Amino acid sequence: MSTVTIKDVAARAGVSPKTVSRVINGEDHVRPEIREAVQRVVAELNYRPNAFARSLSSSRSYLLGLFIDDPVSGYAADVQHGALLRCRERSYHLVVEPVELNRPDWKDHVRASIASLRLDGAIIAPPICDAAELIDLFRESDVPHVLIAPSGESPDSGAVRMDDRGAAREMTAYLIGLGHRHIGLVQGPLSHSASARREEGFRAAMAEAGIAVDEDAVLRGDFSFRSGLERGEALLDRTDRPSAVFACNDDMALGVLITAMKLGIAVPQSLSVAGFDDSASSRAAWPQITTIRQPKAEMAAAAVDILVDPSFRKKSAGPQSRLMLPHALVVRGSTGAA
Amino acid sequence: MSTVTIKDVAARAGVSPKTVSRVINGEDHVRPEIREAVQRVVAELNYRPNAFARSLSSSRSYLLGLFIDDPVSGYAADVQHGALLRCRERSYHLVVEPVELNRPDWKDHVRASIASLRLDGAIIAPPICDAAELIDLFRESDVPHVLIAPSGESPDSGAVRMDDRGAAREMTAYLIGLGHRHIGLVQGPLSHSASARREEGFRAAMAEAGIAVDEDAVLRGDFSFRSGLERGEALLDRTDRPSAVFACNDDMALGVLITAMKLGIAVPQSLSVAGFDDSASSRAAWPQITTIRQPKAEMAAAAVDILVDPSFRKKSAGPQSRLMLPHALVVRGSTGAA
DNA sequence: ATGATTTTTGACATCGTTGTCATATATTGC
DNA sequence: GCAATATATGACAACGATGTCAAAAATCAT
Repeated sequence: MSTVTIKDVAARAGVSPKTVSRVINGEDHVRPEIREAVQRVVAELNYRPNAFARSLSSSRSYLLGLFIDDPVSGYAADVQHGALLRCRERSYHLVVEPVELNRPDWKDHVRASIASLRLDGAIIAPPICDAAELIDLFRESDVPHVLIAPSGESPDSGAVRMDDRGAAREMTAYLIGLGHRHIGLVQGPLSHSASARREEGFRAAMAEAGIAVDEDAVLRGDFSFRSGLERGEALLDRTDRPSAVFACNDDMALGVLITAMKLGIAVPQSLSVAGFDDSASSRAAWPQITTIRQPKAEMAAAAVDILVDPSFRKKSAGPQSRLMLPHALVVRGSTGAA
Repeated sequence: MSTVTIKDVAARAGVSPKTVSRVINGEDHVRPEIREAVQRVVAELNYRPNAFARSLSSSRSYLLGLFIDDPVSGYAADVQHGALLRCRERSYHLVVEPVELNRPDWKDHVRASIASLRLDGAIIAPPICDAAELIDLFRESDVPHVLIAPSGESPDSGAVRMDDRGAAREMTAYLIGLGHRHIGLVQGPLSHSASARREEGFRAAMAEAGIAVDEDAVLRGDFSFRSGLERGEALLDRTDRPSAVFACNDDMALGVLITAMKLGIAVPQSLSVAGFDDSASSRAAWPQITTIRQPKAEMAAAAVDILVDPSFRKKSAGPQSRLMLPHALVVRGSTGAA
């Protein structure tokens, strides 16, 4: 099964390679009958354009890079999957590039990808979407890039986000609505800008309800299951424990939930636990965890759309490259009346 | 920051592009002083070869494909990460291609990747590594490929595996050693060939110990947490329940564990639960789950090594392209004396 | 029917690298 | 010191597509 080139197709269809190229790329100025004939030959010969030749010749690589901190996390998997499927629909390919900011050579790796792969665009996932030094690398080399859930605005960058603050506010309001007054918070790590936004939402809802936050019941975790276990123990293993705990992601919420079980605290009867993300961990427990559905795959898909859109590639960052996607409160068994 | 080409380097170093190419690719026949001079210029100009031009010219793409069924699973993430890191070390890139065998157009997608990306090699993850039709696609187009944990041998394919049967046997023997006689098994799905091997190991260990298997306590799951919950309930919510349950992966083991908690069965005092994989779920519970550490990332890394190795690319599938990597029994809190 | 205009088509150069092969230079043996 | 050999180097043509631009064909207006 040797390789079929555009010349083979052209010869067989009795036209020039350039005409075949036009048909392949859906360009104008081809007579319908010729277009059809070429398409028939393409199908017959099962011709696929060589991506490298195409990229070398045009200036497009049909390659998008997904830059991500920890590709093993469930979050990353969802983002990647969303991007992957949309890329396929758009006939793009996705190259996943892990970025470890604590390694001294991370910049080299990123530069190498940019330069040698000639990426058509980059998707930058949290938390590294807030690393200015990283963003600058893309800006310097004029690579269109979209940030997923970044903290701020960046003039040359697209952004796709959800309303972390609003979602956390909703969740907190929901807990308050259930009658809870003493609510603990397990914060996310400072390295993730979403942590701060979620905390803000929490405090806003508490303030709106006129409830003072018990600062002793606000503890910082690092988004890991283990930290949920530990903070959960600190929060629950005492006499004046809160009646509800809001953890800023599901892994930590799961930790809190497991801790409650260890301590013999009935959920949701004696304690409500809420998480954030709607990740697999929120379903990997009993009762299942009430959480916020975060549109991870959708954000990634939207990022692909923005990057592929020719208008974004020219004039940097119009308003259509700043998206806010909707979230949803998912009520499950881990929360109940106070 | 415009693009630096090999000509720029050549001009500045006072040599021909071809010589620069030799230096870049570490070929012989370059005088040490010239080599050094070129390297200096490369560093100065921060030159990176254009991957497309290189691929077009040589016949190598420096691209490996990872073909995977469900890229969202934790298993996939580990495999991908292992492959990714090793690819980077070897200056290769990894393209992840989801393959959904239940979609009618899956073959087209795979063919398109092979043909248009000119992959230097493919890594095929379970369970699709057992899909003969898929393997044939690679064989037909002469793309070197390595299967991860396949069921059988395939003449032209490399393979990296672990001893699923042996590991399951060890785990079962361990449970028997703890004094358990009545052991339940939650099988994996028939679609994964590993399921059968693990079941075999279980039965072998039972037979060796002269214990009859209670066939009513052998239930098939589908590797999902939910199926673990359901099978757990079927297994535990009855008077003659087993004193230990071996689930063929961690997600299901977690389901069994959670079910035990719901039913008020103390683990490990009244019930031992064992899993398989050493995935995140095995640690996302209390007690943590005793399991088999499966060298997922290592298998993927080994697959990359095999594919990149020039000898494999020529003569197909020597013995060094058939690897068996070691596993380990990880004893944690979910198992105890009967 | 004729020239003016528009649409289609193809020749050819080009993208940035590497393979091939001929040539230039260094090394060896005698 | 001079062949004979080995080693270094570069000229040039690929690789397989697309961009540019000029030529050819079709359409239109009169």
